[in-house]
Amino acid sequence: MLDINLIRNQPELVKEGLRKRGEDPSIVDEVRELDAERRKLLHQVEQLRAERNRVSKRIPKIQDPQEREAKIQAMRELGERLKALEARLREVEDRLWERMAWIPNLPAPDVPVGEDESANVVVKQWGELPEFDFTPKPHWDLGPQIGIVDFERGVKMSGTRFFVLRGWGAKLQRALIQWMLDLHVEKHGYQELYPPFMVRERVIFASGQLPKFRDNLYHDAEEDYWWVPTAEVPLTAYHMDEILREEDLPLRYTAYTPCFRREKAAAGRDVRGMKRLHQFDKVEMYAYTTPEQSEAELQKMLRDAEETCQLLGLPYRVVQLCTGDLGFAARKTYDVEVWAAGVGEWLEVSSVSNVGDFQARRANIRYRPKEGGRPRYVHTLNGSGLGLPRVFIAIVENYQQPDGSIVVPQVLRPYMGVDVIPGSG
RNA sequence: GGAGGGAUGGCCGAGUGGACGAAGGCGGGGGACUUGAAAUCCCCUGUGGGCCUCGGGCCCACCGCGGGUUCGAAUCCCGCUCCCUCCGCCA
Repeated sequence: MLDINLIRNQPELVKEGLRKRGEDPSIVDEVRELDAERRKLLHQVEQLRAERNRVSKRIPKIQDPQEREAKIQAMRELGERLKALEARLREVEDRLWERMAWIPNLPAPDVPVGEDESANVVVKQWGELPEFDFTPKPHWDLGPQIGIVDFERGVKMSGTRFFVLRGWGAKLQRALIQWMLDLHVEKHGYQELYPPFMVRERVIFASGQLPKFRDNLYHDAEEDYWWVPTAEVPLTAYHMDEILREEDLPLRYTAYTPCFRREKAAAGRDVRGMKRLHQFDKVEMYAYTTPEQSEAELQKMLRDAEETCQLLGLPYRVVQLCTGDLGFAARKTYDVEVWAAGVGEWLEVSSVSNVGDFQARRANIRYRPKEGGRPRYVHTLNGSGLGLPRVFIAIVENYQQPDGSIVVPQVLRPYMGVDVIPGSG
């Protein structure tokens, strides 16, 4: 949610931000009109209330019964007028907040301007692309061949975009989750949380998934439960409606959750293999900071994501998203993409974003400054650390050998118990 | 699924129609005392919004949420949500 004061006082700035994103800026005028209407009504309502309060306080002290009755009668009439005005005020306010909820965050000033992903900027590349003296197989061939992935039975049970991991495949995924969590906790300073995977609608709204991305979410038809599309959702809501202490910031959390997405917007895309699934696993990093800390925290979180790739020996590049490609809540985002030799593509395994106070407003998360004074909204940041299926793909494809066996990256060996995943069954 | 209890400020906890934005305590800030600290004592300390003759004053809202009754609601009524306890059921 944007600050209504910003929209009121600097509409051109807000419009410019929306234009850079490729959004229609006319919503700004719409909101400003509603806001003006709301303030006008609010003023009238408050004046009537003030009068009612003033007179009502005096009524019990009036001795003369006639005068008393006259005042009561007058207040009765005032009450009627007030009620009508209040109803109109409520209506305008509802419309105002409904509209506000659809406005995305504004891009940070240093985000490259561009229409879509073609304007994203590769800011860094790390590692050598692996070379093969044979043709490396894509995971959708190699996985079933050596019996670590079973797409057919996944589809049998649940349809397209579902899969089954078997044996070493299942263990590789489990090892990755465990190792990543340990890394973030022991080396990067995050605290591990295990949150609910189903949350209330209010929580989904707080992180900015609703109202705009309703189509991408699974939810219970009978009860108010929504399946999390990312751990970012429960990690945002963890401190919902709280006032934190500045001394405790930054607060860093990491969590493993499955993620559930309907992928309606990507219908028909990436249907082969495990690049895009209705259910996938992810380890997430999350931070709450002061406004002053958030840019440095963004850089730290990006380094943490990068280091995760480095330790796995996966070549990657860092892409800064342009204004047109930013997510709804983000003001600045870096994607980390690893090279997958079998499919011959860079695959996004992490997206690290500074959200500013956008989610904090929705979730009502503030902190009390050290020197005292009024609470301020925190800044929040989120980043994948990392998304599992694509890391799985890159490992399987980059570390494959001619006989179909897969060399296990050093850091995972203690978790796997073997150095090589055998090339048969 | 059944029965009951509850939701008040950063936290705990009083308050059953007007003097309650709300006692008391804790926490926080300032001061006195002290060589320093502790203890003790004194003072201050909710959030959001609006107005003004703006380092001060005034107004409005907020006691889970939404309605209602009333001149007037934290307090009465209705609906909802959430939390807790016990029983049952399932593990």
